[in-house]
Amino acid sequence: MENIGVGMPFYDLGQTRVYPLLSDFHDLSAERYPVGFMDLLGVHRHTPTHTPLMHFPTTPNSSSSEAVNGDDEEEEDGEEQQHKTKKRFKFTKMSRKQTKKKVPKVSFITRSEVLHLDDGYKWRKYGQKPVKDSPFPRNYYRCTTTWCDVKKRVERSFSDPSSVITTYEGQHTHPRPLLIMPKEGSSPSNGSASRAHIGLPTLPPQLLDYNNQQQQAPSSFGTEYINRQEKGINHDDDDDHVVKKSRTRDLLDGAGLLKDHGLLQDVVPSHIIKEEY
DNA sequence: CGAGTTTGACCAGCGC
DNA sequence: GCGCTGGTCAAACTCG
Repeated sequence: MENIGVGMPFYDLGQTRVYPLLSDFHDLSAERYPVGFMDLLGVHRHTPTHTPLMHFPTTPNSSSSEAVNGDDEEEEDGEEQQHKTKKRFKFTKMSRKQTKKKVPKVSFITRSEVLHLDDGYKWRKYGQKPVKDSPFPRNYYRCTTTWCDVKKRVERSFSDPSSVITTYEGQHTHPRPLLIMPKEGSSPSNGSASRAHIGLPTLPPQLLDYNNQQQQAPSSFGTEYINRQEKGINHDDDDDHVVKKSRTRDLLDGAGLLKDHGLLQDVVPSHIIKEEY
């Protein structure tokens, strides 16, 4: 499913390459999602094909069989168990509702050795699931900040094990935790953007260069959307139009959006555009 | 000892 | 309606 297609633009970060992932934009999210980074890349949203429907041998009955077969273990703490279950159920229901609602999602592929990229936020792993037909499991992370409900899925691409597929879900409601921490010689300048900058230790200069170029001398794929917009392509009124519109706004708002809420800002934050080095 | 990870179990949604 | 799958929870465990 990962379309690291031919001619697909990517950021060459040395060991890490960041590709936009075309296949994981969900309809509901597409409307709202501030895709500054994607837009800069000139990547178009596609309807989701979602993860490949494959069959992974461990899934079917590893967990469920025990539960279904019972194995007489439910007898032990019947009440306690029930209580737990109830509690969990309630909680689950609520959280599910929340997550199923309008949660902006964005996915991209990163060519990287490491699975979990350092994006400046603190993540806590809360789950891991085997991916069908893939030897690599999918990991689920959640922002450790208590009031922040941003989630992140990370999985290694089966077709290209050197690629990591990262999916962000939600928006951070807080500044980067690492901002607080003084970074290698970087003087804490005053602007918020520059603070964000501090929080991104792994950001490669290529990205900065690229974005500078985007702002100064637009390149082919980066400006494609602008071109489309100027050509009035987004004046239809189908659903896609909504997406286009929001994208337009995103792009026009550009740094503004990224400044505060961008999802991919988590990885490629606003300071890229602001070139604060 | 607190924070983070692992892992088995569970539920909801979706496709058949 | 049923089974499969993805996503999440939370107890147990590990690590610093």
